[in-house]
Amino acid sequence: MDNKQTQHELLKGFEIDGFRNDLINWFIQEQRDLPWRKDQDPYKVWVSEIMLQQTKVDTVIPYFNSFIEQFPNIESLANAAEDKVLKAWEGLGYYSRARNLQSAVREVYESYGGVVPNNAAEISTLKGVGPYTTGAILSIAYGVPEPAVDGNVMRVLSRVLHIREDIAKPKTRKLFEAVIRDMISRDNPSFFNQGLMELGAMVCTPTSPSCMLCPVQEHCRAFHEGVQRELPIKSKKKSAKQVSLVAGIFKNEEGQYLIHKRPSEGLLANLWVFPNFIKLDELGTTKQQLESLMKTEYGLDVEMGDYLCDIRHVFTHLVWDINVYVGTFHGTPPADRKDVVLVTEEEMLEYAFPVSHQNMWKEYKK
DNA sequence: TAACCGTGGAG
DNA sequence: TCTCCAAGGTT
Repeated sequence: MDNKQTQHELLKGFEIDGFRNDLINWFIQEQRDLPWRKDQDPYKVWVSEIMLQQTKVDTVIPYFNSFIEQFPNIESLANAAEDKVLKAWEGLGYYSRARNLQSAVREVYESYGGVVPNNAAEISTLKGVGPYTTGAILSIAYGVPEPAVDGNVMRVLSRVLHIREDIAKPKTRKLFEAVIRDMISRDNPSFFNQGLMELGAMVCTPTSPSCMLCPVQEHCRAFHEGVQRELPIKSKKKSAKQVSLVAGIFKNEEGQYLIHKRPSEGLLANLWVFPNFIKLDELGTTKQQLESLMKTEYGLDVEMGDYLCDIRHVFTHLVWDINVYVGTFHGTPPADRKDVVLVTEEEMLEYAFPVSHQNMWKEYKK
């Protein structure tokens, strides 16, 4: 609980000035040329930080470029249709990030005159902006000396300062924030924060850190003690639970396919999918279940066709095993079902699908 | 606090 | 194939 005392102990005898200078000078020399580093536009910094949450740089780059091209500023994103935003996010995962980002951008547009707030009190109230993102935007876009503690920072500092707290525990982040508040450069908080993250990504990597290339090697307690591979301490998460699903790609006489919009909260919220249901053993064969559920759920008579394929969709905390069938349907779904549409192959391109359903379609088109 | 929320790549 | 990971946030 007493972080103040703990962090004071941790920094006793540590050469903060030397560490800070070596880190920042290394970052100036070695930083990667990334699209969101071309300027410090707070909006672009914000978009990049949201995309980078739990996502690798190489994955983000093409999404960032395309997103900024479509929504170059606060106003354009605030006025965009949510479906367009989700389509731009398609395949990137954690889709609530996209919906929260647009919601927060709309608030900035309406309540802050389109200017991203430059203080923690206001910016941290925005949807999808937590402690890390608050610090990242403030330090990178506005030069405010606020900690930005992510996984990289906790790993790097666990090693440099030989901290053995479990970084998987939420409470541990606060200790690192307290440490950073004592360490961060007042002259260049942006490069200090980015330097820690860049070092974590490029040198002080999780499994085999390149200590011989490290600009802060001489400051690193773990290196001196030869324990860098034991750090950081991180407890393991529970394994994912498995769920069996059945899904169908159904086409009518006019070449239209039936797709369904998922609910606005929870897993894959507001994304579009082919009809799919949790499999229940007591309801007969998979094929029979699908036929009967299409009647129950959509009021549609279907003719079942062939088995198509199995698709496995692995989430962080869940695994879907999906048996996919093809079939035909007749008639139209109830008019009040706004979450169900009939689309041609051409029109389908405008809808955002999760990767598993994109893969179903690819199999279907083979 | 711990569970929930995606995806693709590395080892 | 399996586990872990990656610039976290929300509930």
